[in-house]
Amino acid sequence: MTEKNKKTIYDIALRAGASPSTVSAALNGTWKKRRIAQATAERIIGIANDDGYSANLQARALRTSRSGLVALLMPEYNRFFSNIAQTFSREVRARNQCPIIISTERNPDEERATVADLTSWSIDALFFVGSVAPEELSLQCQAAEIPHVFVDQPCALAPSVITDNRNGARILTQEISRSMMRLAGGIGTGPRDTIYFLGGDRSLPSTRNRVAGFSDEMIAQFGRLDPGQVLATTYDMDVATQTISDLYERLGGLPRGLFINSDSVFEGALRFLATLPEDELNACAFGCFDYEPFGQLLRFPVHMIRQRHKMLVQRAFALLESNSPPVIEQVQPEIYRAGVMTGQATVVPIRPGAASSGEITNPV
Amino acid sequence: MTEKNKKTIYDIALRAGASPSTVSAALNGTWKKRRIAQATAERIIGIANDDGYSANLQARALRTSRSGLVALLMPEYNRFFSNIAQTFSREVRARNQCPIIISTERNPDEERATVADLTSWSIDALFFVGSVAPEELSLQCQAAEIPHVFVDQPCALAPSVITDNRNGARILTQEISRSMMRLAGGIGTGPRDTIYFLGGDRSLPSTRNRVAGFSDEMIAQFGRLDPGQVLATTYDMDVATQTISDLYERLGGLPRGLFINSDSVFEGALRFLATLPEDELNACAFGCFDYEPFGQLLRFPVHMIRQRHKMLVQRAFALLESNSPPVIEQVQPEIYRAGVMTGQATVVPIRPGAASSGEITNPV
DNA sequence: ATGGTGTGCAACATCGATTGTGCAAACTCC
DNA sequence: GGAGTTTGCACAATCGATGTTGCACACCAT
Repeated sequence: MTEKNKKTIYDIALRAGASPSTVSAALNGTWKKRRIAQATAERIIGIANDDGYSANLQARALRTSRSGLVALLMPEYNRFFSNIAQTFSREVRARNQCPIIISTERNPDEERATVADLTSWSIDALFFVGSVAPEELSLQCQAAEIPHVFVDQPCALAPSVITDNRNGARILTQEISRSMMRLAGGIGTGPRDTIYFLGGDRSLPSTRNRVAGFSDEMIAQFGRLDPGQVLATTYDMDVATQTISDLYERLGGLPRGLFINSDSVFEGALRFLATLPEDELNACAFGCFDYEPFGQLLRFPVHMIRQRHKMLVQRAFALLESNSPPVIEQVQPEIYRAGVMTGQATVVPIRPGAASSGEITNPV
Repeated sequence: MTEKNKKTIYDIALRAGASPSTVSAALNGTWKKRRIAQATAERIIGIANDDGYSANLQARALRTSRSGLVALLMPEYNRFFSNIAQTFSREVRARNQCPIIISTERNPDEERATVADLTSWSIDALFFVGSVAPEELSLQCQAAEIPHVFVDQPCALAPSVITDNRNGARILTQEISRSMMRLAGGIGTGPRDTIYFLGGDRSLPSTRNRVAGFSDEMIAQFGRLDPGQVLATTYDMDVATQTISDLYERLGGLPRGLFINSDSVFEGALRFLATLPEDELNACAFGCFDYEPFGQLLRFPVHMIRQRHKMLVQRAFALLESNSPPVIEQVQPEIYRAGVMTGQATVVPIRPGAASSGEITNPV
């Protein structure tokens, strides 16, 4: 019991009266190929089991230069990324490998350093989620010959899976404008009689695409879009609070519709909104491009777009495993359509291009 | 450029006209101890740099039997655990090691298997958060001589850091009962004129302690506690919805106070609460033993207890690094006291034993 | 008996870094 | 100038598992 720990194949070999190589073959399953008698293999496996042997994975990885580690780099542990991480973990473990999840805090240097680190661990594959500097990272991986894939933030040099932000934004905008109709029974032409886009970062493709989708639909519905309606200035919660507060001042009240880009912005905006009287809130149609369960339970209805994290991750694995060339695959999000009265949501998956028909259609 | 990759110290040695051992010493910083001339060391480091050398960590780990990996096992990626993970990551990287975060889905077998896996990776230390079967895991780690520590769920056999659930619950209960007074201007003696405890799992110490704290304060305030007031039946969201719905039926309305144990239960309860008219909600004082930012922004005030994840993790590191014997260290949570009118919260740290004074006191 | 074909396993080199040991050359000191 | 010390580095063993090679033996057919 209190003997020195850490059995090795040599210990087992000794106890089994066999050679280390035989033990190795027996234990790693290659014994059939290596023409070890079944009896021998079973005997060795038995001994290993009751000796509590477990292989030294460093040694194995050193020898085989495959570590069985698969890593995921993400910016932070928010709801969306955490969901991604969860799904990722499951998928990796289903493949009998070990998931490693690292947050790099949106710091490009941290990202580079982490990739370098992981390279030294002969990581088997690498997932980048919401990465800050995709191209550079891809080159780094290519140099180290590490298969990799990008999720949520596309990369020109590697397979990528992203949400169809443009279409999602279009549909969310459509839904917001419908609610506006219902709430107002018609729409005037004042500066408040339109939808404002709040939050995001225009240097990121996802924000750009959402703005594009927003714009598409605004032009389709209202015939025009004043650039001043797009306040894609920040993902920061506190700044968002300020932005909407300023907007409120400027307009002399809430606009009739708000397109809120991400849950952090949502939270920031809510800090301000919570101070407003009920009837003002109920005169505005809200949409959030992110899913936040509590959003369904506020004192006013909020439509929400939810990215399909499971699908995103699964497609990413598919691309990785099929050794895909650099392509960008788009996944349609779901919309949580808020009942205006109940605050209860109806979940509706979205088909590609569905918005263009002017209708949200359920898939068959 | 397109040559075979993966430089080794042998390659560098060749190019530097030195021996591999000299290169090794130069690169890993031990060159001073090994009496390598500074000039030589610098020359080698220079060459390594522009050759893009990076050490094979498997080889190093195999030789030194220290991997530089520190792992965290947690049940799932919810808000609390994700925060823990975030803090953990930072702390580990601050120590120049590599954080590994794995979720085991509340499955004891998964936990055991994962620990076994990590053992094989010669992990340097192991953090268990909210583990299901602490004692068994501790024994496993002891056998493998892996330093380890428990967070949030205590273990009798290893150092543990947990939130002072009992005191937190006491204070939350106190806060709820205060709100009740304010809302009702006095409290009757009907079955609804009291606080109900909703959610949790009595097989877990945390729930037991929270129930104990709840009970302490109820007896202090009301003189008695009917066991039927404690519905610590589940952490499951859907079950929680059902439980509160049943309670509502049974009592013919909401009780005057609700102690909600965890955010998942909160979310479940809200699904039901969202269907109630405003005045019923405003006649009930809510408290949640978990922090959920959106909770501050509902149409009724909710007091919340927030565990100090940063402190929990930091104390855990402290215990680990001081090679602590099995002790259980308690960390006081914070309370987010909801303004009854505004829904805005006041954050108040809690001192140990503060509740017993009948007052919540700020630390000095 | 002889050669040919399988079968079952052991020997040994190897992955890349670390580290104890040894040994020249340079440098002291009397 | 010879003994002793220091400086600077190379050699070689080692961590534990893998996989190629090769050898001994058994079995079969001619």
